[in-house]
Amino acid sequence: MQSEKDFLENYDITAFERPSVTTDIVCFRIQNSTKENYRKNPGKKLTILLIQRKEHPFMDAWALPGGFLQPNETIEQCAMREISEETGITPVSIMPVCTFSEPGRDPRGWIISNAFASILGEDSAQPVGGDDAKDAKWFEINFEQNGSAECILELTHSDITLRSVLEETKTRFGIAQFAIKEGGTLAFDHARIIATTLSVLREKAKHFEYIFDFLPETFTLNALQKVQETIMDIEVLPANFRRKVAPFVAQTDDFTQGDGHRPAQLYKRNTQQ
Amino acid sequence: MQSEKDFLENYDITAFERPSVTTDIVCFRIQNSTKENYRKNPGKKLTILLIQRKEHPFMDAWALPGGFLQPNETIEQCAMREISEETGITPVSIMPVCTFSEPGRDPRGWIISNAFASILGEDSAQPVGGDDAKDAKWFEINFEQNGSAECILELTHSDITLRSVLEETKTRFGIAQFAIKEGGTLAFDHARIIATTLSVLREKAKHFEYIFDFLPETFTLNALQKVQETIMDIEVLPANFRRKVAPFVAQTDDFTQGDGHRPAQLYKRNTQQ
DNA sequence: CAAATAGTGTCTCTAAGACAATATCAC
DNA sequence: GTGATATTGTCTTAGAGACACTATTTG
Repeated sequence: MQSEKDFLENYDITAFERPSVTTDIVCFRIQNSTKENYRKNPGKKLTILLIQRKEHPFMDAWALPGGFLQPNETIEQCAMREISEETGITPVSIMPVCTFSEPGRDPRGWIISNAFASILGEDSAQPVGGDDAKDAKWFEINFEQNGSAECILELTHSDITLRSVLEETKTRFGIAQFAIKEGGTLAFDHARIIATTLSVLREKAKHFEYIFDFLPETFTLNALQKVQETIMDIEVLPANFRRKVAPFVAQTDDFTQGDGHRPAQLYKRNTQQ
Repeated sequence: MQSEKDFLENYDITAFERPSVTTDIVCFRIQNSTKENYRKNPGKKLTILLIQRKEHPFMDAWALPGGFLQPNETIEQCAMREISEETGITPVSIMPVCTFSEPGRDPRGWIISNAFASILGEDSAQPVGGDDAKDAKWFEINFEQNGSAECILELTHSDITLRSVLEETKTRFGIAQFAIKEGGTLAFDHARIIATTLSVLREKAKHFEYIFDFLPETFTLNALQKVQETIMDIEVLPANFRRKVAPFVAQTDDFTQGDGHRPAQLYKRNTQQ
């Protein structure tokens, strides 16, 4: 009878076929648009970070940053490493979304991908291409989930527009699933990954705990409100928002200045409650 | 310049190191305990399905059913196949939970695991050992999350008791993370996987959509209430429960019989709303 | 002063929780 | 009838949404 020690010493892990494992990171950021006039607050847009691929397959196409899992790292560490290598950016936090494992999703072979949503603060640096990336840019998101049937994901950066038509097939356990009807020009199945991740983020953004990471240490309540509104594509009344968010924030003694209107008190995240 | 076609024809996926990928399935079921007296409804217990390992490593230890991902299947299909091969049971539905990828979590080498919660109906068959499993049994769950610090996971089947001490390290994005302080006798890091999965299930069980799968086609409102109460370890008043669940269920014309008390109307899931 | 945002107070409506009361069966 | 669950109704309270109003700054 073989002992466990013997078994492990003779165990050949390469005897079975193994997939390659990647992470793909959907990196979100809230961006200010230019001020319309001196006293109006700037509008906010939800953007995601795409890289332009330097190598085959999908050479020159736009894609999510990501790459292969290496030994001695967790998938979270892999996601952080890849985004930093490919774009020079370090996210405040990353959130696991789900795993995409459909056979045939990658033309290179058997590759399964773990999707992460990562969230960047307002003060994050500009992305630069690097490693496998020829270029890296923020794309403005336009995505309307009409509950069922088909929906359109449009990503825009100045004159570049990436457009995919998706079908929301089902929502299992709070995670919306999409099928790609017209691929558009995004690499791999990344249109699907973006749609699923965005719908998960919209669900999470209901809870304030998950949206502080988009902002700097201190922020105005209006800024916090705009983050939630931008992600979820809704509008709420300031009075009601303040009431709801009150338990999650704490006042500081500082105020904004020079805005052409009444100064706003700066708040910070309330770590109690 | 190499074309994409050439690139793919010459691509060697084995040039990089690859992990093995498994699924582990935390299979939940609500079990009736014996009636105390002829007119009282039976109590309900939340149980999970464990198998006794036939092979090294952790030979003879109790473990979650699961196994290696094969080419040409998704991780969801893998989870369904493994639980059926190892226990002869086919779940009503499975829910992805998260991926465990800490280096060193498996003594056989680089193996990452995708955890699933699967949910069994009341009418499910008895499990049998098969394949890699010497035996398969339902274990009653005792797990109190006290929010922070350490908590104890106790799994019992008649005279077998598996006890692990865990520490709830953090809750990121609604998923509680645990570290194993005293492993107990569960194989691998399965105590962690069970704790995380259970805490996710408890969160999901707030929403009625996710708990119907524990029940047969038609059910009494009391049975539905007990499912939610058993999973979440809470108690609510029947009157309030009925009001809350009303939009999600539809009456049938049938009633229960022979219970020693007033018959209860049978309901079915309301697919609208 | 005008335009814009900051911030407060209050009304209404809905949903949740507590509790009381009635209905109906098997023994 | 008794003991159990089934089912309905109502009171109270907490929170969400709508809206009106005041405060404060810069050009």
